[in-house]
Amino acid sequence: MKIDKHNFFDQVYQVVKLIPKGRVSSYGAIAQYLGTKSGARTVGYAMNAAHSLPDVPAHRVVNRSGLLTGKHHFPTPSAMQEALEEEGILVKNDKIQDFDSKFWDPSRELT
DNA sequence: TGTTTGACCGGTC
DNA sequence: CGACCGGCCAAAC
Repeated sequence: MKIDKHNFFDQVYQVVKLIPKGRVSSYGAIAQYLGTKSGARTVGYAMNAAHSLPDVPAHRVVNRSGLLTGKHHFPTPSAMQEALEEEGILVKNDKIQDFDSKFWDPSRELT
């Protein structure tokens, strides 16, 4: 199967899969990296279909506030928080602590 | 083809 | 940091 599709969805998947362990990114950052900085909502929509791929760490993708907005879309609401804590990320009240420190910007790291 | 939806963002108070 | 408002993009119906 071809991973390099020109679809917006796969574009998001590839970036998400590039997120280092112990780091998190935001929908807007990915959207901006893809070119559509204002299309953050579209990224979230694409992530809704992320279940199509097994290696898409959706738990590493949160909103700009570092809030686990997508936790409800996981098999279990606690799966996302546990996954983040499993990678060394502190999560309090569905919110990532030291988000600015854990934040990983594809357009800044990947250049 | 037009409308609706959605795991959002930025600026401002 | 918290809350409110307007806007922008792509897929699904």
